[in-house]
Amino acid sequence: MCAVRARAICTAISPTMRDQYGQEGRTDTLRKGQTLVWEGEYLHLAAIVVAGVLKLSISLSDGREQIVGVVYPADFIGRPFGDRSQVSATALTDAQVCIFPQTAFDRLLFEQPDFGRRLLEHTLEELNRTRRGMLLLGRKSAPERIASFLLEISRRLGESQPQPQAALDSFELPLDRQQIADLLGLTIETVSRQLSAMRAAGLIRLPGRRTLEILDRRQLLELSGDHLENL
Amino acid sequence: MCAVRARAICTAISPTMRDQYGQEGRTDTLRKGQTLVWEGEYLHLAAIVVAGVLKLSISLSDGREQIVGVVYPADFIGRPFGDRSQVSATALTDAQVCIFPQTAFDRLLFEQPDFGRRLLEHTLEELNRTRRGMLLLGRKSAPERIASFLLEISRRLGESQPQPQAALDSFELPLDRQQIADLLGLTIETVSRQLSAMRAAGLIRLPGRRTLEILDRRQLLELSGDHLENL
DNA sequence: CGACTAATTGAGTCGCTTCAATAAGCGTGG
DNA sequence: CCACGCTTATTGAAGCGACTCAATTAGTCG
Repeated sequence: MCAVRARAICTAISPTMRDQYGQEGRTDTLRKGQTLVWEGEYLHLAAIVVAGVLKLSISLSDGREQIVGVVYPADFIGRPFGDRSQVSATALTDAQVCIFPQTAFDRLLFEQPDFGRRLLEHTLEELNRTRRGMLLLGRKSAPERIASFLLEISRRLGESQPQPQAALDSFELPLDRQQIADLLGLTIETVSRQLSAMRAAGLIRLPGRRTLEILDRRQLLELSGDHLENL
Repeated sequence: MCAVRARAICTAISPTMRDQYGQEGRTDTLRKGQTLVWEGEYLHLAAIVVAGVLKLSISLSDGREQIVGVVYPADFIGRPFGDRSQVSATALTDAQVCIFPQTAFDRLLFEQPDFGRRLLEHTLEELNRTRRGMLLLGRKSAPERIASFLLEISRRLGESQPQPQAALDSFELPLDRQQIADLLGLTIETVSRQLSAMRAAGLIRLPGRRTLEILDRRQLLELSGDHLENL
């Protein structure tokens, strides 16, 4: 039995169908840094993340990279009507994904109306997150970006726990400094300086490279620049 | 007979249904600057743009604004499962929109499977555009942003003509300089300087405030920083 | 413990912004 | 139809936030 089934998009598939399609899927292990889907390539699979965290990224012709999404357990990767993928999907940590061939995926969309609705709902949420990403990148200062990032990741890490819970105050960062920079449209040095400044201000602790603890969530929220009523 | 029906999402509705639902819709005229949907308010309508151009925007607590999408004729505004809207939708030009109550819209989703698929397809395209927006805002320089913007708008204006056609070389900008700045994450002065530089370089002409002519599309493409094989 | 990689910190530069002044469109009314 | 006045855009000069380049420190893993 799959660890994320209760929360993943699979809940929209009838039990009978699920067993039937279960045959076509396989569970795959990804090592940190491994790329599941390449930007520009024809998509021939769809996947549900069982464990670990992945990034979705786009690059420019000279290699600059922007992370356009972070994918957590129970989240979904891929799209129907298998076109060229506009993004790469790469494991930020070792990960387990449940992979289906594109054909099975497209078929599901026609045979299970609930599946389409669930997928639409998921896509609309991802669209909202991406739009907030545009706001962050277009209009927020470096401190605001870091504050927003910490709040977002603490919430999503909490949600994607085996037992979903509220935003975590202490957690391991699945991204290194370069990846945080690629997500926030900054450089590695600016990320580092801002984190140090927040530590100095008593907003966070940094017990290790990848470990982070939020000490003053309220002040992070104010620092983020967002309308407070949104959270 | 509606001017954009042949291209809009309505094509996914059976003729019988279309007439039935047609009763519930109304055509509305928006003046330039008028807001159809407010950020944070509960959504009670869905709309198809018949004529004119709208912006989708999000703001920060101190009023800074980011445009996260531009909506052209035959495009769609709204979402099912009517939640709070995360964006405002405001007319950039005088516009005509075909408006449906949220209830009729949600019903369509259950009664017409093709409608759901079409909506999903539309949402996936919007997601791709928004992700490219993140790339632009996070990693492109001011000249690259302007070049990308000019190419994008010329293509979308062409597509949304009554008779859809290739990218236009000469067109009216539906956005003023401030709105271009809010879309590209720049200031009005930077937008103006970059446009002047491009005019000086012979890439474009600017016969009037709002009129723009592309003289060297190929060079704009190279300036945009994107992978050339993408367009 | 030692070596390698990742992160931090510092100094200087640059691109975009800010603030301020000028110019150009464009609609209006004489 | 042109002149006027208002709005929008352009241009200039100075400032600053984030970047670049370089050196140092701190984790982490064998």
